[in-house]
Amino acid sequence: MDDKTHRWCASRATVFKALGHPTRVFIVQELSKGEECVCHLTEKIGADISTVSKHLAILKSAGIVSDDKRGLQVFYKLRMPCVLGVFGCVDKIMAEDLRDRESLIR
Amino acid sequence: MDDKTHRWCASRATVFKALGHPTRVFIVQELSKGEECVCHLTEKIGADISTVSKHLAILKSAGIVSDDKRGLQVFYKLRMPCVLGVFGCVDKIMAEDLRDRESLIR
DNA sequence: ATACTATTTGGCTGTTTGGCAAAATACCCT
DNA sequence: AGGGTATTTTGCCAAACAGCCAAATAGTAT
Repeated sequence: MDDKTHRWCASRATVFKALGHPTRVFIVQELSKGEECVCHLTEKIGADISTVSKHLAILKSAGIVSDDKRGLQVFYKLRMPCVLGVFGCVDKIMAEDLRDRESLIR
Repeated sequence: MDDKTHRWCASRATVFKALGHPTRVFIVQELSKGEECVCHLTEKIGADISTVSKHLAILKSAGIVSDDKRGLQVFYKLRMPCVLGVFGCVDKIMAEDLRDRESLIR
């Protein structure tokens, strides 16, 4: 793999890596309904707020979400709605896996 | 986050995690052109064959590729073509980031 | 300025990942 | 069976990650 290709693949991989954690998948899912403040997300997730903040920072640096400080609170929102289409494909993969497992039983 | 939601998010995250490595992104890209044997992929990647084999195992267990042993060789192929659409979204995110960085300069 | 609240950052620990090399496995051929 | 090739598995080490706590920062209100 030449250097240029490697950098390209690495950039893409960064986005996927950002989505590669249950909490971060959950955050994206929640944000698909509209923007949320960190405190609200933290409640729903049920982890330490510092942990949630770090997850958000990862999503942000991958370009998946953007933040907006208003008063004391910071609101995060989805920056690229196409991520939801991505979920559609991932769900298809998961469904296919399920079918494979079932066909082993039959 | 309740237990059921967590399992759901974790399944999705597994697929993303599988795509979260430059080498594995490259493999998916290559396989989009058609099936390939491990040896051929290894050549293109330029890493130890055992390393490539592990990457393929990760993609396979995530349901992204499937394998087919024919004689001595094992051929891998994309199982869900929609992954390429996913790349389209990721590329959009990357392009957006680039624009943001440029807008800082202006 | 002080007190208070929301969020981020730094530091620590245990866990996971990625890579190579060596050994094991699987298949073919004679 | 024995030799050769393609691939996977195992063992090991260094680097990266995830989580919590405590400390730092930023904004608001008195």
